[in-house]
Amino acid sequence: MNIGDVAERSGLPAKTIRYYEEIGLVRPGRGANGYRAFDADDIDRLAFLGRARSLGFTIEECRALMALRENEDRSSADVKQLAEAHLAQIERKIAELETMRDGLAPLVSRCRGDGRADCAILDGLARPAPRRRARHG
Amino acid sequence: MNIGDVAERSGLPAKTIRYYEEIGLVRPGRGANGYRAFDADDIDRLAFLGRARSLGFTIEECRALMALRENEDRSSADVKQLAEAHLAQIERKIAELETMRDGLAPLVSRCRGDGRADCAILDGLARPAPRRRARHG
DNA sequence: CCTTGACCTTCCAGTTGCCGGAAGCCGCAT
DNA sequence: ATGCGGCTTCCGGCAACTGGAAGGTCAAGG
Repeated sequence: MNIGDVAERSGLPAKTIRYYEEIGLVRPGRGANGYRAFDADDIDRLAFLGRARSLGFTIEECRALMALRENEDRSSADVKQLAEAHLAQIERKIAELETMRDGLAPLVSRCRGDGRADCAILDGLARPAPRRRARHG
Repeated sequence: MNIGDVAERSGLPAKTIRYYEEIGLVRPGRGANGYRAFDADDIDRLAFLGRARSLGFTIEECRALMALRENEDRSSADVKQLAEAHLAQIERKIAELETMRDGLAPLVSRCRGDGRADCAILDGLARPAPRRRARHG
């Protein structure tokens, strides 16, 4: 199967598939014309990669997951450890973004957003973020 | 003031400050010895940049914010529009990460994480993510 | 006066995960 | 023969820095 068909089936752009080959995540064969020839296993691997990537695993984590997947002697504990580490990473990122949101949102809501120059957002950025106190009832 | 002191005061690494100069976000003067010489305004700008970056604004957004900040004829509406767009971006990223988390977390909790090869995470990655149904009572 | 060490300078390369585009070959239809 | 779509490789670029090498500067100490 040629790369275009594989791209369509796996949902991954052809460019991405070539890149994955370049970094050794898949090893399709080659036809006499030099075209990549993907078999069912290759497609399977690409689908696996696509799902892992869509869950936010980095390329290197994907590589490790693939290795575990193809190792009969794996322990699910190893897989779980990897996934838990990634999950924790996701949680950290969410927290970081929520911190940003919670820092920015109040400035936005205090900005009048009219034709005047006076602006709560610029003011907020001009000085250190205020310590958050518990809100007065 | 030399870059080291500015770095300490602004909390930005010296490398970052040099980079910001390179891309035109700050324009410190130069001493006779070739060292960058930062004045109070420069430090002010760097602090502003640091806060904007810590709220997740991209460099180009920061550039726009700086321009607005230094333009007396600005409208706060323009600032607010920029900030609201960024806020929406943050919300989208949070949602994306939550989707990842919600996809991965159930796999992790179903994985036994013992010495055996059998693994719910690998199984989950091996097939399309199941459609989420409302949970049965 | 010379050295040492902490600064500072520039420049180059690498990071992550690709995407866009150029130049050129392959295969089929006209 | 010519055109078209698909395939190939290779190069460059994106964001926002970070690390490191090679070398100039400055103040202190012996």
